[in-house]
Amino acid sequence: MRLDKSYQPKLHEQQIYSLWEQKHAFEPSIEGDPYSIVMPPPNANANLHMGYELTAALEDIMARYQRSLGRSVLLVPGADHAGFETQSVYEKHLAKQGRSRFDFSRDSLYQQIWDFVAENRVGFETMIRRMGVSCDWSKFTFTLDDKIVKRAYATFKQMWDDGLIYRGERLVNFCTYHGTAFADIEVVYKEEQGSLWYIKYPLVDGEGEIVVATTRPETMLGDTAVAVNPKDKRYQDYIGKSVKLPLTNREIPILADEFVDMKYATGAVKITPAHDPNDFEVGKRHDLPFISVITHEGKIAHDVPEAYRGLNIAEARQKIVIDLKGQGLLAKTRPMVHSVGHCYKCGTIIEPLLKDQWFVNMQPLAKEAIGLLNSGGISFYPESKKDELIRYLTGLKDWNISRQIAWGIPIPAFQSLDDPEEWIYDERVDQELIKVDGREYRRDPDTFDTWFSSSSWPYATLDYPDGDSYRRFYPLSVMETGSDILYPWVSRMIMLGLYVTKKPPFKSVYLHGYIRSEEGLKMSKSLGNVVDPMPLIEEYGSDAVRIGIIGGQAPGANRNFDPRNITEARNFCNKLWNIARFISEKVDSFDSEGFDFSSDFDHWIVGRYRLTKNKHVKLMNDYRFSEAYENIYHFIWDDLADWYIEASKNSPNPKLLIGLLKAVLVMVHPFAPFLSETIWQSFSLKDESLLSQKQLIDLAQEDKALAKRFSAIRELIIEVRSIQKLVDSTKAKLFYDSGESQKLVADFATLIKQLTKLSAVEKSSAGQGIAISKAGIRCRLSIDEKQIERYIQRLDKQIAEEQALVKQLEGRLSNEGYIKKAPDSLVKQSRKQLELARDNLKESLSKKRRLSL
RNA sequence: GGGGCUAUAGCUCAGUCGGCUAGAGCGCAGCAUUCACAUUGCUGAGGCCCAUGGUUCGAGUCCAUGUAGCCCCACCA
Repeated sequence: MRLDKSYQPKLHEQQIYSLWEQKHAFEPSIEGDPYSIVMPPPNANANLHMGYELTAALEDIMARYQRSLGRSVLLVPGADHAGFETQSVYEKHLAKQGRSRFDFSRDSLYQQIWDFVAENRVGFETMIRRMGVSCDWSKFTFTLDDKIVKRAYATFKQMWDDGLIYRGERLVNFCTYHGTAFADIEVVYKEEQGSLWYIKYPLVDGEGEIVVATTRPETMLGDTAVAVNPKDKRYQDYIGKSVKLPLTNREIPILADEFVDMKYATGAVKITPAHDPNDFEVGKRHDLPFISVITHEGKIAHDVPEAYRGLNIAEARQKIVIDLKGQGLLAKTRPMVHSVGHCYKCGTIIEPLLKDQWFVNMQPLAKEAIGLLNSGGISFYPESKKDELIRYLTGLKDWNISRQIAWGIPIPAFQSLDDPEEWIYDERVDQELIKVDGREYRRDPDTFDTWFSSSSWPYATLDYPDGDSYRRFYPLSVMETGSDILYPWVSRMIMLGLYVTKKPPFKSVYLHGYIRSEEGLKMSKSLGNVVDPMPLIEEYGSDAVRIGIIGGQAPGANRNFDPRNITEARNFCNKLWNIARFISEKVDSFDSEGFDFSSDFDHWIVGRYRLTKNKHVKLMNDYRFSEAYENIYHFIWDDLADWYIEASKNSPNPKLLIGLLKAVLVMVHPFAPFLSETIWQSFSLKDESLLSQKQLIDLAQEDKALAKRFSAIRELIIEVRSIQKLVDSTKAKLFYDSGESQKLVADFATLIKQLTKLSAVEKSSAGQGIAISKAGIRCRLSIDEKQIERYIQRLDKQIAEEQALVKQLEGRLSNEGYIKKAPDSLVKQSRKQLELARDNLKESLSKKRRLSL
């Protein structure tokens, strides 16, 4: 068991992961209380980014910690088909070959993308392994797996039967390049320079005209009304009259509607119900005709004057403006900046177009969810996200679940060829036409919004309703995911979970913020500031990247990526490695059974360990991972390495060294799984892995009085070092006299000499040197008289601080309110503090007096 | 326009139920060096906890207002 001089993650990580897999160590144990997490599925077709590293790290930390408490842990991995994302990647791939998706049938396109994704999925699974995620690969689920599709169908059917599903013609955000609708959330708005055109609409009877303003003159071909505010005095006479729509000669009414802003432009608005969300609402209120003048291909439609048919939008706009000008109907043109919706993928301007879509009536579902949240049925980390979610659910609108893309789950609905109003539910989606009772039906060409199927993720992955996993592990212990998908995903999992399983899908929700770039910007491909975790894992090791990314990360808060955290974590890993290396040179067996205390520092370190372990459990149970890591870090580095190991060098206690190492490895394992297991394996003679350790290690109870002796020596050493530095003295000697505390110094003379580099630690009653006292120890330090002035300066500073403290405590204790209202224990504590502060001050003052003589 | 988050050391961030003489890592200054580790050790400097009010015996922490930055939603004829 020889260890290299420094920890080389590359030499061990992959081997260690294979070992775990060979031992089936990631499968839930038979015994133990169940603990379950289903991982949010990342895009199977893209490289995993830093955000997923964070997810993976947090969930794996939770899983490994719970295993170390003896629970039966299920961590389910998965991958997302990422509908539209993946389809557009594939389209780019096709474009390189000079082809497009329109060259293929929907079914053939689906098959091609399936194969394309299957190839890339291998690399994706490798990445999760490199991250060290201890997930049960036998439960791996893809969002297009049969059980997920079946579940989506069952849910759709249930909703259909319950009357929660309806079909409606609505305006959708349509990308004419991709040929699909988007959710509101997916549209990116950009400020753009445009124009506001003022157009005269002549009245039908009598003289005059009404002037409307628009940024989109081409949509006027679809106008079916002009609206003014009912309170607008300027237009009272116009309400109820009609105008002749220029260029088309259609007659359309002037109507009154509250939505019109009198102050904006002319206060008269052209209404195009088929191409504007507000106008759509007005159209419905006033029962106006809906005339679509823009097609799904982004061209002008056929039922408009011949001159404009088939033009694209820009051409039509130009021609219409010219024609209006020619007829003297263009009152004026003003430049203006307005925000325009774009496809987040290709940048094409999003057109609001009418489309028949499937909707889910969200009111009943949201109500249930709100009730659950209000009753505290799910705990949130951070807690504030719960109220945020309740607010969101309260204002929730109906959900459009239709998407016009091939790469998704086909909607199992068929339309009658005879009666377009008649729709039936049927799962034979592999056929375009089906026959039922002698009537023919055509398949809905649309697919589900991916959030629809992924909302069933917590139970569909566990084989609801009959699977063993479902019975044992549902509801999930925790749902850990990014706070950015609180609305689209977490909310829907809760609503559908309640609807389908009648239970909340998880007991708690842990939301992490996102990792921003070093400059504090959002990481995105277009900015080119995305950090790929793989090269970092390659260079620093998987554990270091994991620790570096969770370090200082509180739940819900966004944080800038800071590579220094990873370097720090790498150094820590190396530190632990070298502790193990030191221990490996002092021991010849991994057996720590029945160790004996043989020194005061043995007692001290065991006491420190107990404190650390108790704090560890508390912090981990509260999901305070970053603090839990710091707790272990300081125990290992400050207590174990800097003091215990140093003190051990003279007289090592092999069994305790091993006992401590084992205990530390179990505790640190969730944070540094590869490193801890590598060390464990290099020591262990038995055929077992660290990962399957069932509990945190307890060490025998120390003697507190003996531990305190070492504590005192430790403080003395720190004080001596500090004075030595201050006075620049390397050749000083430490003198002690007879007495109880002096015996302590005598016992540790060798260690003190080693750790302070004093030239001697000896007994003397001559009284030479300056007096120092620390933690009840009194002794004297010989320092160069010429440098004593510097020591006095430090004393002065110390005295000033001590005086300030005494004054503060005196003030506090002379405050009647404090004595009366603060808890007794606190007041007692303050009294003690004051007593101590006074003693210290007295000591310092007398010290100074003697030195000044 | 509506909502949210953040503001603490030069930098990146912790700070639970209000008890703080405010912490960590990095960075900085100085010193050390065969013997587990330079991915090291030791010592140190460095803070009006954004501002102003309030609640309280007591506020970095709770409340109000403001300022600055980030984000989300809605609207933009």
